[in-house]
Amino acid sequence: MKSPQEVFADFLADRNLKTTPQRRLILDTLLKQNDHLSPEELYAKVKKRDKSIGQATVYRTLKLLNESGLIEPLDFADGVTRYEPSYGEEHHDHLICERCGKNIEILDTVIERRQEELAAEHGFTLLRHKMYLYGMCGECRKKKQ
Amino acid sequence: MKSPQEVFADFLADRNLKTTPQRRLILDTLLKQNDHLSPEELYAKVKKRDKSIGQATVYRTLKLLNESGLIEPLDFADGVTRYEPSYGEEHHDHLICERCGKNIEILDTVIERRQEELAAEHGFTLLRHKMYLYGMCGECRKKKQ
DNA sequence: GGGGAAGATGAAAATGATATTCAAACAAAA
DNA sequence: TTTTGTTTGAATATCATTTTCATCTTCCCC
Repeated sequence: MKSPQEVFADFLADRNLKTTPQRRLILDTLLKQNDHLSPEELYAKVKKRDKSIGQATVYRTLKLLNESGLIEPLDFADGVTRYEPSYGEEHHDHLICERCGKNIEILDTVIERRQEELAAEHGFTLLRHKMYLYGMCGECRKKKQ
Repeated sequence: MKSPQEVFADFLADRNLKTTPQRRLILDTLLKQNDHLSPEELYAKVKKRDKSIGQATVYRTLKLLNESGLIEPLDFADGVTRYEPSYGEEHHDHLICERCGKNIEILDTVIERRQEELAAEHGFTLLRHKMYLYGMCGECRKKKQ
């Protein structure tokens, strides 16, 4: 299996785009993290390694990384789009505590299968899906009282 | 069961907020629709009935209607938040054609049950969820070739 | 290994959705 | 009715993201 760096380089070459130090740095920074970073947070991290980098480059590169399939946008309903590395990772959904923000990755084959079936029943070809479960985790429930 | 208008009036009274003609007009306009309106679209419709209404009032009222449980925000990944009336409606999810925008409401008890189970397995109390299936509808698939 | 065209970059300005400010108008409780 | 706190519309601000533009860089060909 190709490394994410290779995948990205190939993707760029395919489109006659260029591999630059900035693009490499942004990808590397993303891969080092297993958090779900917002563009703002990523920009801060990247800036520590290269003082001269610009926000626009971060946004531009995130767009490319998304198109190349290396990362995926997440929507935790907090106003910013976050991203997570997705290359070589199994697909999963998210279970989010609305109180403390805790975030658990979940995967359920029963649900995945039913999604396919549902789409097919309506004549759709399923391309992707988003599922977010919002609730309150055990700890927060205890703290609440 | 109380009418949406009553629910809204009670909600406002509870919070020491006021029932105004603008708020009534916005709610009525929303209820007449069974489309998924963006604030912009709603503003246009409302403006036809009351030339003097402002955008800000539409945004402010949508926020209140959401808090009162009468409407629900939807995320079709097209950059705008859309809303649908949800009072007295059974919960459902959405199956969206990424090509033509067609939007089918779906409900599946197998999935709903598994969601509850999954949350419980992680010690969570499930409060709500979002599930969007994105794909291509039969018609668009044919057109494509 | 340099020359040049196509792309990429950073800074600043533009955009687009949504939120806030403010002075004037209004709803509702007394 | 008077009063008080709320709401309104218009304009302005905000916030995330995108675009513009002049300058720099990559990479392909000789």
